[in-house]
Amino acid sequence: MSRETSLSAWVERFAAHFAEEGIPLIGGRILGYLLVCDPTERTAAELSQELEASSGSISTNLKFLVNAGLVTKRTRRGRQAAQYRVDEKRWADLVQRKLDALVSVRTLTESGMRLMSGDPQRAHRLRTVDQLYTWLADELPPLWERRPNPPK
Amino acid sequence: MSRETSLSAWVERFAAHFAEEGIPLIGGRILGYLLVCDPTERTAAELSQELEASSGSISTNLKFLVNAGLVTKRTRRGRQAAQYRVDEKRWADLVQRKLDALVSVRTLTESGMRLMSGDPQRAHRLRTVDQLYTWLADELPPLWERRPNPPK
DNA sequence: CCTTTTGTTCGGTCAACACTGAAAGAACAG
DNA sequence: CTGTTCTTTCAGTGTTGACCGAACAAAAGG
Repeated sequence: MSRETSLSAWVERFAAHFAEEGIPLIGGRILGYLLVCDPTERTAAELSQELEASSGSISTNLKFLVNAGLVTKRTRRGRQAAQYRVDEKRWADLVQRKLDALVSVRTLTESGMRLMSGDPQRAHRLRTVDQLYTWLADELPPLWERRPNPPK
Repeated sequence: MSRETSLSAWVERFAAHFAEEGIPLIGGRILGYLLVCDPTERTAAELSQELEASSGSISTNLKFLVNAGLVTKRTRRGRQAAQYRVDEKRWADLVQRKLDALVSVRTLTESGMRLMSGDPQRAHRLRTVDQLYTWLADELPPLWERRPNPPK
C-alpha cells in the first residue's frame, strides 16, 4: 500500500475523531489533509477533487476553519485560485478553548453555591462538584502557561 | 424572588451549558435539579412533574445518567417508586473522560508521524501538533492524580 | 387472577444540521 | 465592457436526534 493511500486512510480517521467532537466531517478531512499534504498549500478546487466533496461544502468549511484561525487563506493576483494552508501554530488555541470550556463550569457551580449560602447541609452535593472545578480552575491555567513553545 | 425560583433558573442555565457539550437538555435539567433539590432524592414521577418533561424523556435520560454513574437508583419494596439521587463523587469521572478525550488525540498524531517517517520536511506541520499533544499527555495525567479528594 | 402503581419501549413529530449542485457574485485580463 | 475564472450563497434533500405520549410490561397487594 502506497504512502498516499495510508495517509488518506489516516485523514479519514482524523476526521472521524473530530466529527465526534462536533466538527463537520468535511471540515475534519480538510484539516487532516492540509496537515500532511505535499506541497503544503491547496486551492479550494483541489480540495474538492481530492476529498470528493462539493465546492459548496469546501467553501463553507474553509470559511469556518479560516475563521477559527486554523487555516490561512493566501490570495494571488490574476485569475488564480486562492491557496489554503494549515496554520499549525494556532492549534494551541483550539486546545485552550477546550480547557477554558472545562474550567468555565466553575462560574456555574460558584453561583449555585451563592444561592445556597445559609444552608450548608443542602449545599453539600454542589460543594463537592464546586471543589473539583475550583481545583481545575486553579491548576489548569498555570499549567497551560508553563507549556513549551508558547505563542510567538 | 424566592430561593426555589432562583434555583430553577440556575438549573436551566446549568442544563444549557451541558447541552452545548452534547448532553440532552432534559438530562442536564435532571442533573442540575438533583444537585440542589431538598430532600436529595426524587422519584421519576416527581422529576417529570417538576421539570415538566414527559415520563418517556425522564426514563430515557435517567437511564443514561445512571449508566454514566452520575445518578444512583434506589429501589424500594412494594409499589413504591424508585428514588434517584445524584452521586456527586462520580463527577470526577466525567471530567476525567473529557481530559482523556483530549489526550487521546496523541495516538492519532503519533501514528501520522510514523507514516511520515523518512520525510522530516513534510512532517513539520504534524510534528508541531504532535508535540503539543505529547506535552498534554505527559502533563495532564500526573496532574490529575495529584488532585485532592481522589476516589475513595 | 385482577387491579393498581410504576417503568420502559416505541412510533411519530419536529427542528437542526451537513451536504449538494446550481445560480449568483467578485475579481481580474484583455 | 466582455469573457473567464474562481468563490460564495442559497434552496432543496436526507439524516440525525430530542422529545412526547400512548401502549405495553413488570411488580406487588388484595
